[in-house]
Amino acid sequence: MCKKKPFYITTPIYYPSGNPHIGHCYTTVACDSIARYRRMQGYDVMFLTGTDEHGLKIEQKAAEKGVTPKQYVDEIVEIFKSLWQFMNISYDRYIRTTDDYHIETVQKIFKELYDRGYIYKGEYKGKYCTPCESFWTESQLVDGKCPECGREVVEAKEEAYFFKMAPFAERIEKLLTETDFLQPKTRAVELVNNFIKPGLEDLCVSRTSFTWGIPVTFDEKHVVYVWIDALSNYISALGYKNDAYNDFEKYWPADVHMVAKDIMRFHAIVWPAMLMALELPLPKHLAVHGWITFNGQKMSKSLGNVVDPFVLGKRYGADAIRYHIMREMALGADSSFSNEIMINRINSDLANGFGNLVSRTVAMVEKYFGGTLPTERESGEFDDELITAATSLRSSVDSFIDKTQLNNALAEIFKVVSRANKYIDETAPWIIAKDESKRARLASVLYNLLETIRIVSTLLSAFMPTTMPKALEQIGACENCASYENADKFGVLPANVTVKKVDALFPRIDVDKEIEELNSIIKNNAGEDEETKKLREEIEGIAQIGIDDFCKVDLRVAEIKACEPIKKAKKLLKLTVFDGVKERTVASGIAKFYKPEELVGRKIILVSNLAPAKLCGVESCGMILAATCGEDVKVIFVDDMTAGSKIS
RNA sequence: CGCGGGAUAGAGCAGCUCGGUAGCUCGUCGGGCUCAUAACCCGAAGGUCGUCGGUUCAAAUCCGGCUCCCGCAACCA
Repeated sequence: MCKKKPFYITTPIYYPSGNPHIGHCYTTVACDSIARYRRMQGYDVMFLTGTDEHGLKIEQKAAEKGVTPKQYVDEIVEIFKSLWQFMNISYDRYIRTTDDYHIETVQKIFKELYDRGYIYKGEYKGKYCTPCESFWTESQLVDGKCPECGREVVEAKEEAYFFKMAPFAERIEKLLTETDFLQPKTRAVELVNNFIKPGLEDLCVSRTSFTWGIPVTFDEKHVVYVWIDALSNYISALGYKNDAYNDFEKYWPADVHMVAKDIMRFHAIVWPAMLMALELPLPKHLAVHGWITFNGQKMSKSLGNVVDPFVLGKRYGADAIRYHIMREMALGADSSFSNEIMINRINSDLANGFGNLVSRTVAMVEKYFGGTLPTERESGEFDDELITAATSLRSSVDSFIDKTQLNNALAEIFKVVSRANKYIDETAPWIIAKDESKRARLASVLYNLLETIRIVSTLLSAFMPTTMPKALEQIGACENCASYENADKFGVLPANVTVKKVDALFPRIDVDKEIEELNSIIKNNAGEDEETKKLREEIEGIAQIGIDDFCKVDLRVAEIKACEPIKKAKKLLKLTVFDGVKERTVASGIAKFYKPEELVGRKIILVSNLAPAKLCGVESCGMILAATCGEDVKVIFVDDMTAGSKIS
């Protein structure tokens, strides 16, 4: 008896601080399709997904709602799971970082790393942005606020444990540059230059500032901070250092970790380092994909409704959404998403291409033969070309799956769909049908088409698991006929196959009408237009201050005496301004919007008592006021005032 | 001179490793067909391959300069 080869694939574990959106679907659907394809190929697949449920942000969100963190995440996890059910995600295991066995594993790993001398106690100082769960150094802050989300940061200094990264730098560099670990490999250079060459910094792996996390066993005021907690899921889920499962030997190392580019760094550097420290084998591949951009912009919460996968799936079917996501997805690059692109893709590939092919073929079998083909055959022109295209398809799809290039795999499949549609025109069955003496030829043509559909549907069933069985049923394929084994063979369907026409597999969508309706859904959901909503949320989100707080800020009119770009900076201009008493230097991030010469002689509003800071080597004393209008930035000019005037 | 990636038909992309008639998908226009989900098939229009220069018999492809875009990093006081 030969044992099936194991295949282990993972999605990241998602952070349930809000509802899942199309971006989560992206990674998960891709993994699901690979998992299904591998199962079909006969691998013993372990497909893991889950949620990363600890951290301050969850703790706070729960407090806002007046529930415990666990209650809070339980609720959202249910939504994630129902989305996966809805999208037909065939995960084998769902890990939650709040699961007991995971906690046990993390604690043991932490202790082991400590015992091995890779974790040491130190002190963390910096500014912390709660929503982003990120520490920032002073120099990273923007206007004293989080450079990522623009919100307030808090001063934080705490005792913390650190994980030593330096011992692994060299091995990681080799892993990235000399192996095919990273897909696409082009990103390796970026990682090496930005993080490894400058010297890897030790990683902060514990926190005392919140409690919603896994306690450090030997130092109880600490909880394990995100990385060791989250990344360990890939092995704790297999039963590493716990008794819940016993699959570690079988499935580790993972065949594919699929992640989006924002967490590539942690999977490409931190995770290998952790595994090296534990002396465990490294995963075989890290597949990094881009983000879904919406109408060319990065996805934002205010657009969330539009790309709510539930809404789209209900309208067009989960399979159509799955198809679109994977067809557009390329490793490396971002892929744009818009309702229009999606609908056009569904129409042209699924409705016009595949769906219509099945429809017309089955209709002809019914029309000319009452649904059951006679067994006489007569081969003819064009047959060979179609048969070759169909039977060679499996191996080309295989090779793209091996490279995690689902978009290309689908492109190959749809080439064959096109070829089949063309074959119908070439052979013109409706003309053959008029000649009673050519019944055998007609039967052959239709049989060839059914066989092609069989192969295509079989290979597509990993990608569109709901619809393909329906297609196979229509062409009278039994379960065995529709196996991977048979997907490179021709002549598998019984010669006297019986078809059954049912409803359209992928109904054609009226583009204009749908776009209009989707837009009205957005409007109804929003109740106000997106920009207003965003603005309102932003303004409401700002804490009130008292008059005495405001009085701390000293605003003065100042005249720009000189202005020049700062060499090392892209965005900064160095301004020399006269504040009524003396001249001082101010750096301002307006280089993109103003030329130095058009500023000289003008008067602006200066925050005069701002503490000096050094920017790109320039000492900046103060700050000038400017409004941000969308992408544009406009300095506020007060040319008819006298320099030195106080503004209040 | 921080690190990388990119600029190819209206849109989105391939081709560049290993120089030799510029290709795909969608869209547009024209034709064909009537089995089919107003679907399908064929054809056409549309590109000085960002720019300038170099190597070469020959450059989208190799080399160098420049411009603009996008990531990451940094610095939008």
